[in-house]
Amino acid sequence: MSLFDSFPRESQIFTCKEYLRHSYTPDKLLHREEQIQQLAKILAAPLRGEAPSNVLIYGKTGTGKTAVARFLLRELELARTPLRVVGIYLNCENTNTQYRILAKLTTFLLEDLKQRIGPFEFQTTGLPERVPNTGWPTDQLLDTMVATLEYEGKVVIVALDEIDRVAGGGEDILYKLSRLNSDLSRSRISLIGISNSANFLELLDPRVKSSLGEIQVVFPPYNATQLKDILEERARMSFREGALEEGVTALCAALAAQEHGDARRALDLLRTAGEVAEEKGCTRVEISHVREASHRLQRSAMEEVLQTLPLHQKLVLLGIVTLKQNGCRLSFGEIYRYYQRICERNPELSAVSPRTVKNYLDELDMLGIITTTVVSKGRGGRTTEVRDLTYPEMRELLSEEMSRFELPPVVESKLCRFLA
DNA sequence: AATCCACAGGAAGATTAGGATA
DNA sequence: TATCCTAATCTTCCTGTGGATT
Repeated sequence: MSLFDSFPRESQIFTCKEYLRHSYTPDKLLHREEQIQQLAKILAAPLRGEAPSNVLIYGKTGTGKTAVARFLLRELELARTPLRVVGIYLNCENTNTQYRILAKLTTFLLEDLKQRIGPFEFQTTGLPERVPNTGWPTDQLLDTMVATLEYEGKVVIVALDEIDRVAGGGEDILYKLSRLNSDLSRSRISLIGISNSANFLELLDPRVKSSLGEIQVVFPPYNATQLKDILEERARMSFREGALEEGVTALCAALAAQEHGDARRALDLLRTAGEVAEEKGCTRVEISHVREASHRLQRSAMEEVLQTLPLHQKLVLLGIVTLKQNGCRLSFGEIYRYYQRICERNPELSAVSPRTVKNYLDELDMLGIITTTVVSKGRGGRTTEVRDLTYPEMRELLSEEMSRFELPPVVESKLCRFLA
């Protein structure tokens, strides 16, 4: 009897969880037909030998931008065309400098060429085996790229995801890449820029704006009905028949629709709900499991956000959750004075200025961790009040993490303020 | 209407951290 | 490794403000 025998071999819930991950690109993208048509029309141009236009895609997270881009690249590669199409998808989140992007693209093209013509002929091209991760001037990279492209005529379509993450706004790279076509005679290069922020285009240099922003395709958020369709489609592939209680997908869709129609969130919810059901040894995913899943996801999202906050911002937040115990509203002054006392009690801390704490509060508000409003109390002055904590359990999360700090007692009441 | 509280929130200079460069 | 550069963060200083009180 092995330890592993005690675990069930087969899931009672899932048939294949893979289809619920966001990395999976489905064969059929629901409710994005219009966008697909628009994009396909544009991308088809270079196949006929026409000058390619560049496209900018934007929309919030989980609106299908990446999935559609990947889908189109895949379809294009399969299309029967006079010139071979090579689709390259690159996420700029980690590859976020001009050099790194160019290096990745060039490496990809070199590998592709080597595969096509075989290592022996590749030797004769005089092209480098690989490009170094650092060290070359950008021009040399571009030259290598052009030479690689020209060796064998092809249409290259480059999708740059999260393009707004590129240092310096990514304009240089876009400009350089789009200018590349003038050096190419046998090949063509076409760009798809993918961005989360709608104002990305506004931040661009005018010359890039005109070349990249020729055509823009906007991905609106999904509504609850659309999300439900998408979920049901995926659920069919990934859950056992009858493993979902009535209304489970609808609830996941509704919850995700509240959060700006994010399909990723919806899929996460459904998957986590399935995992919850599995853990509990149930054979069906119930509504309560979705609630639990939603709760878990919220908690882990909150944990993630908390981790990224600077120490003093967390201290301010710790102060807020401590003072907030009795449920009252807190003024900026109260928060700041308590924060100062925390710093006095812990010699290794020295308090930041009130202005900075104000910025912290604004940011916490923006992150949706607290809600603040500016109120005026006449002679009592004008102040920012912290009204609510959006996630009450944050208290435990925080105090657990911040236990190394000694907290001063909460004595600052209305009475104390009178005396002061 | 004038006053005044307790800040709001903008501008600009100072500090710091992290990364590039020699 | 030391030094330099840059972008992000923080501080200092400032003027502005809603509305109960005078």
